[in-house]
Amino acid sequence: MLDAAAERLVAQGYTATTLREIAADIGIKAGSIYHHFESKEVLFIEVFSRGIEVMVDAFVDVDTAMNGCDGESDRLEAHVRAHLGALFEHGSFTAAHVTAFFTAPEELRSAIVPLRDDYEHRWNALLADVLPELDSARLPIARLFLFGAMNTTIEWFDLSGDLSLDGLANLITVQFLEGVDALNLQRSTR
Amino acid sequence: MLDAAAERLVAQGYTATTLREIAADIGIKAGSIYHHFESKEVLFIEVFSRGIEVMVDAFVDVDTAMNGCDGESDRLEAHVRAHLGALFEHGSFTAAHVTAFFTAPEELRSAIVPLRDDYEHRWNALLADVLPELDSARLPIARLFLFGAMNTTIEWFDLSGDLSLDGLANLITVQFLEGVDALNLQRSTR
DNA sequence: GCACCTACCTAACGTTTGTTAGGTTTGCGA
DNA sequence: TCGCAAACCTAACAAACGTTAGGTAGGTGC
Repeated sequence: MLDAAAERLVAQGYTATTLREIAADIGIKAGSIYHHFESKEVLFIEVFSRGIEVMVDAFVDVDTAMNGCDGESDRLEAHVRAHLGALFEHGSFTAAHVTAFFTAPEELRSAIVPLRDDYEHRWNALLADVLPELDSARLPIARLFLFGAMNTTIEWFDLSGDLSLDGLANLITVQFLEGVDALNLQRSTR
Repeated sequence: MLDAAAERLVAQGYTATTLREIAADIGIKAGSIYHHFESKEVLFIEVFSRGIEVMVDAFVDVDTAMNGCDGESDRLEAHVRAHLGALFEHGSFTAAHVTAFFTAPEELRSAIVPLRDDYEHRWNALLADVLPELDSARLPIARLFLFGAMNTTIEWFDLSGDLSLDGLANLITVQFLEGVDALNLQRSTR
């Protein structure tokens, strides 16, 4: 049921997604939803919370898997890969944050913002490690550039196309660190 | 009236924006809208069309103002500046494409997509000029990276802050061409 | 002064929405 | 076998939506 809600949310946005549609998707009636959630808003708060949960879990997994042993650029690439994995490989919960978060009412958003902030802080700390020579005032801007590149992929990237998620993560990381010209020199990404 | 519609569209999305709200914003009643537009859908088609119009006009203006005389990276930066100007300095029409386009019904979107394609083709041609050594297969991806960086600025950039639009355009261009490390070397952007 | 057009209002229509109260089914534990 | 609670349904509610038909005020041209 949360899966169905997340999928509709990504495809149609908050207001256009009706409880009757979600109920029909899983073979029940709209009124029955209220046995599990006390309102539409609470239901979608849970959806967005799980989206953050997936992202944070993926982030923490990378941090524990490679504790200081590899190079910094490999570490960044692994985190980019984890973020893209959360976007494309774990249902629609994370994708909802990119496409539908700003279509939700403000009361819902303000309940989720602290969770998003936590995730952003982890990235700020990561970038401070990977780019120690970068002016700290430019660091949030650099993170937003990187998020822009990663998150807009859901508008065009196709998992079944020629480019794999590993290849995409590599392209984004290289472009971010070294600029667009470095794209040509990259290993033949699949 | 189109201004009011665009502003609501950016803030709330398509479905959540009601004709009664738009009417109230400009001091008329909802039914009166139908004297100017035959439906809600047609009204917002006009809003999105103007958004593209603003972008294309800004793009063409740059192309005619600097016809081959300046360096290629300056030319790219001027176009980035023009795109950001369309986002922040010409009402909410262009911003609506970033925040609300995917909240609109599919019939509306398919009427606008050709206009968007035209704008994207102009950017593809520009990038092919500026980056002649780049593999043409990577060119659309590079454009999407750049669009991601430019368009996500509406979620955080503040016109009244310390960073000017000129400075932002410079940061984005440098980051795009040379990578994140080059951000430090940039002229003190205001 | 008459006709006419543009811009707007009033008042309602049918539909859909989130939500609720009360009843029914299902399955498990004692 | 009985009881009970979780899961679901039915049927309706008030509110809000896009939309429409018919009417009104103000200005313009003849």
